[in-house]
Amino acid sequence: MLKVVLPDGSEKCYEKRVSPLDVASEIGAGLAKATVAAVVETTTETGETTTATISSTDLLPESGEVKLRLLTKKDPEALGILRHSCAHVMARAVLRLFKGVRLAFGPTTDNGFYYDFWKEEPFTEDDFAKIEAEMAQIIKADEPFERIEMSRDEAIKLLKAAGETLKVEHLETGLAENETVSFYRQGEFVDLCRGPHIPSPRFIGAFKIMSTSSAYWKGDANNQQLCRVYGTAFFDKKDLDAYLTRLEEAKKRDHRVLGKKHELFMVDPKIGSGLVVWLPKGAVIRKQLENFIYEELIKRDYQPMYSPVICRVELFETSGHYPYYADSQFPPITMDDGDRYLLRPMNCPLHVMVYDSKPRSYRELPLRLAEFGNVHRFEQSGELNGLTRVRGFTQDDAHIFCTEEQVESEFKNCVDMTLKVLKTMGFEEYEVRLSFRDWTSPKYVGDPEVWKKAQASLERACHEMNLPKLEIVEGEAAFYGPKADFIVRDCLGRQWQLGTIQLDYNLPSPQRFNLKYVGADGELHQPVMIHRAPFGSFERFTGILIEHFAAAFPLWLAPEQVRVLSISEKFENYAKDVAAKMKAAGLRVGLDLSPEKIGAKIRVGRNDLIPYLCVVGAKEEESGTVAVRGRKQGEMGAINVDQFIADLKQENAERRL
RNA sequence: GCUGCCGUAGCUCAGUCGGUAGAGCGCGUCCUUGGUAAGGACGAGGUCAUGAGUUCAAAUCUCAUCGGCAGCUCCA
Repeated sequence: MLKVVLPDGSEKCYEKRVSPLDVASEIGAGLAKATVAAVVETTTETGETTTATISSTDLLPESGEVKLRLLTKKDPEALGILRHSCAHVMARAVLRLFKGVRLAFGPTTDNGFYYDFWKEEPFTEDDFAKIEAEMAQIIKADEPFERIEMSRDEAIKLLKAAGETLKVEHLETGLAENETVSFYRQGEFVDLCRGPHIPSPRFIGAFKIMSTSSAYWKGDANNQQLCRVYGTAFFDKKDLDAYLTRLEEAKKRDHRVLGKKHELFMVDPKIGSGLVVWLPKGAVIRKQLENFIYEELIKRDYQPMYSPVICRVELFETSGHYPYYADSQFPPITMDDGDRYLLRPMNCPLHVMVYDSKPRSYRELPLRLAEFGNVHRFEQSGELNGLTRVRGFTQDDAHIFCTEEQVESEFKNCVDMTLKVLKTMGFEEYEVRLSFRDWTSPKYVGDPEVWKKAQASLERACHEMNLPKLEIVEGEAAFYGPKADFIVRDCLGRQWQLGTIQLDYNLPSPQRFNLKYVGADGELHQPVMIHRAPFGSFERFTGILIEHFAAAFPLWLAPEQVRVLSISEKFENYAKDVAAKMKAAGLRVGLDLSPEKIGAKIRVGRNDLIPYLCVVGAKEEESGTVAVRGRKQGEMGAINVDQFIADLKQENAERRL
């Protein structure tokens, strides 16, 4: 006998085997019709609970007790199930339309799903309509999804007969012999699949093939290339429309588009791919960011330093960065006498040299060396992307040399600084990823015991500081130490790492730079090194910032903070006087004396996203005022010039958003 | 780096069947001197990414190269 406990606490008992759909039917025909899938929580005899999402037609256990939650389209998990089923529908359509196609995998993604196929010729956009039409037929026919279980060996036999060589390989290499696997059948289409699925395609209210691309089998660049088709699906047509509208809107925020439109930066192949030129307006933004960070550095007892962007290769041989990363570095320059120089891909060895330039005492620690360090890396051509992935960039870098006991407080200070940065910019959507060691891999350096302690203290610090969306990823640590990354998304939903804090047990080690300090005990000890950059790089950070603000920068960052617009030529002198006064007060002011009507000047000023426009004519000249129009506030009426300047200075100094 | 798509004026884009190039915005000059999202007239501006090939003729068709975009892979 099976006891089913529902979320409201009510219980139902069954003698024969039932599915969630049977339970739903008993509650009501409406619920049965709306049930997409079910979440089942079972408790084993040892007291462990396991939660599984299953199809509504899958059978529940024969006996025992389960907690059952029926999913309808209102539940957040339901959409993923729908999309996974839609991926099957798409794969079925593709198999019907194209000969010689073999199936790989078809999972869901954040915004939809994809399916990878092996296919002789890649898909073209012309194929999209055909596939969509076939999918519509399949959805209309509304045949149920049906689960089939069998042993691994049976499954392999079946898949071999069907010619699904990729799936066979997956089973043969990835699964133990005695395991049971499941298939889902829908009409003539049978696919190896864990499930769950919607009962039948009728739930798919709207779907669309979005794009096509290539992908590697099992994500390995050494493997064969597959043809991937991306699509998305929703329960309701209006959700799809809203999603497509949102995508259109997001494209308008693209920093590459806005950067060009507002003349913030340029990248030109004649200069070199991935090599950014900051145009005057973009340079203003960068300078404000530098000033902001510099203030923070000084507050937090960092010591600024400068070092060359090119230095002897040997330095990077000592650090281990060369030749290990040679394929992503600009190759060394060899001089006539044989000396080789490398454009630096990292700042740390230079900072290490400063640390090591004299004997250090524990009394000097923590030593915090900061530099806006310009580095160059030869990124793969396919990776280059506006400001977010480039070949030359400047990190807001610093290296902290400290004792093991100081690591936790230093780490916290770095987190605090990064949070200050995010808060000042108004970033609310970000994730924190703690990357830890994979204990099975031999690639790491440093004492495992020290790692364990460090990882624990990092995690503790993160919890104490209430970091949101904290994610711990085992095996993602750099080979030299655990790290914490602050990750945000761009307008297209792609994730980018901005701030980073990394512990380093490698560079100070005897195999590398062999760093020491004299402890209170008079003995020599090895310091711990922390790399940290709250922005990451000015380039990437600015790129994300452009999208974050959609180029409508707050006053303190705006390249042109205020613009004076004259009503007509008669007021040119007054306009110039007002502008001069503002400039003298340290504001970045523009002047529009063009022979246009005021409406046109306002329009241009609005389109240029100037925070404040000041209209001046006869009334203003008489009263010593400006007629202000704020980007956010709209018309603000006449304001005394000195008062307005004081207000702006205040807003600027506060870095108000 | 891989796969696919793309490359026409400063920008956004049109250009049919192969017949030597267009619009809007921007820019310049002049007229207009005006009160909160576009006043008017005239004008300049292109080696159609580059190089080969096919053709009487190439922006258009073919190939190669370079670059861009999307995804994959990578990211000290």
